[in-house]
Amino acid sequence: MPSNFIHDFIDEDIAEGGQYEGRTVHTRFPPEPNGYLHIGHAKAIYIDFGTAAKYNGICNLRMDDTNPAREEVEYVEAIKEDVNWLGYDWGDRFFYASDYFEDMYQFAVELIEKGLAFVCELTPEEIRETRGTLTEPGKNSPYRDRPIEENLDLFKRMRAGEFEDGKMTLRAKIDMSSGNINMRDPVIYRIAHEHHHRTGDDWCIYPMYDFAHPLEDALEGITHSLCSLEFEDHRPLYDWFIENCSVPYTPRQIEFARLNIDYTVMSKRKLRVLVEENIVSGWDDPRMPTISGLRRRGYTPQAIRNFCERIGISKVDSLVSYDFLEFCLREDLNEHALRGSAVLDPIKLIITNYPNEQKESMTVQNFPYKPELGSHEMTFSKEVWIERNDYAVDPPKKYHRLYKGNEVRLRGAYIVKCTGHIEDDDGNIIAVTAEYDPESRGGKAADGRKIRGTIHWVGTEDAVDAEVRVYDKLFSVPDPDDSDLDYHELINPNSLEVIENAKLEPWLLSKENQGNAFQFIRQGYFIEDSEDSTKEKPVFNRTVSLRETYKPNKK
RNA sequence: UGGGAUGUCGCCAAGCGGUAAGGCACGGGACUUUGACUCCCGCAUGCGUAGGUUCGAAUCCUGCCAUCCCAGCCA
Repeated sequence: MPSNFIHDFIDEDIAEGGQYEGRTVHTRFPPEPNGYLHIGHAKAIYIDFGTAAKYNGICNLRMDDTNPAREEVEYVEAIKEDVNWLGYDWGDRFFYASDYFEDMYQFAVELIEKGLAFVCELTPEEIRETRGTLTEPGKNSPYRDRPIEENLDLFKRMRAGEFEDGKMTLRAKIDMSSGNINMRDPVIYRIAHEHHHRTGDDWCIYPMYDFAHPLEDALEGITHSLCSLEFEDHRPLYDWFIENCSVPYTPRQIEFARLNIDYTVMSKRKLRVLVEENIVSGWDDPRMPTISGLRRRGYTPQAIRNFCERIGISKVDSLVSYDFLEFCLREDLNEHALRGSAVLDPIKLIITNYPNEQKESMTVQNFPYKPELGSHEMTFSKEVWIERNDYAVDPPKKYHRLYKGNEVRLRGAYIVKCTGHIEDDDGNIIAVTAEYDPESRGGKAADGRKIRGTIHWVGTEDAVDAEVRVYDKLFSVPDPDDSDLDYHELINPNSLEVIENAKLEPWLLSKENQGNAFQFIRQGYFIEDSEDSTKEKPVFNRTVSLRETYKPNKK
């Protein structure tokens, strides 16, 4: 992991004389189990776990479940699966914020006893009104100077369930005139008669994030609590709680910029809308930036980790281009995906001088520059499927494919010379015709002549029909978050193209290839869909296309 | 008109007073039984801006400008 400003801080902290000299670097990834993880979380996970690993330290996985109104067990399992899939291991350190509810309650009591917290009976509206504004200070709550004994009694009764939701809160007594609004006597406990996914009905008061988080960190012995920029002005409050509660450790919060990628959104709220309005098929729709969506799309953990490493870590608000993610993906897939053939927009190529009933088995490499990965057979005969756009009646300049009179190589088979095409009564092209060179078996000309174009094909004798889903960006604008237009107007209507009758060579569906990522030669990387594909009707997702530098209109 | 941050190539991002790394994208070329991959070459007299300090400034100082975050009993 390359160095960055966070590591500079850590270096100082663990150096001789530093505040954590001799301590093991200990971080944590603390998601709230109220939605699925997305690639923005992947960056955080990479930073939290990666940093710990770099310093031979450890990283905890902790569910920040302090708000029962919106958290569910369903998400807990999904989060664990995603972190695991990304390749990170939390060992035996899987925790819940709710593990510490009793401790937190005791720390709250401590604050009350020190005269640093009070039970406030202001309504939510009144709290808002007395908080002041960005430019004006707030006003003290009339309950601010309640005697300690009374606070203690009331807080105990809050816990006992004597009061309705919203009737009272416990507030820290700090400074209503602070320029930092977070310091204006923040609420640290609210009453919520809600069933919690783990503690059930044990509690009807729940701690707020600002109070809970530093305590969770301290209780777990976290040294470096890494979070995103919006918590920067919560840090004084974080430190205030650490200082005023008798916690066993003193963690340090350091903030970094969260990840943004163009043509997509990264907030759970907005992603949820896509799911709820059926704009996508679910949280794991292959167009979603969720970890589960990327996984289903065919992204690899390695590609995502490489991406996270290369975008770097800083405090600058940035918008990383989607191209860069795709570059990292192609880079990894290029090294690992076996090569096979599929024709997405099929048209027949008839080899007129090839014997009518003849069939030949052609050997093709599974991975051209890694012969150790073996080879497989393809069935060649008089008629083969080729890509419709590999034939042109009126070819553009520098077109190295089939057009009347041009020679092209059928990859791994023969060199053929195009003789034209066949039309139906309406003038539609229904087949392309060619003559093959019997001396070129395997694709090599006996006389050594150079063949510029090589195209892929699939045998008509054994082709398997399949559905192929071709994806494009979910949004049509680079920065959906920055647009004034309605969310729905920003959706790319062509983000999914379904090809019903693609032709696949049978090897792609063989048993030993189950679940493999493939490169369909000359097209891109594909993977069988984990949800919808069946033996009767295979479905493949295009993970990402191959880089394309051919520009037919050039020159 | 408050508080907290950030501004280095189209996009990320090094740089920490000694004269602008790297990656992506882009352009050109070589190679090629994937127009892929790979390999070469090119791509900031300039570091938000205006001054100042210094032999020397992206780095230090001052002013200004721009952008982001904060007024949940959310995290």
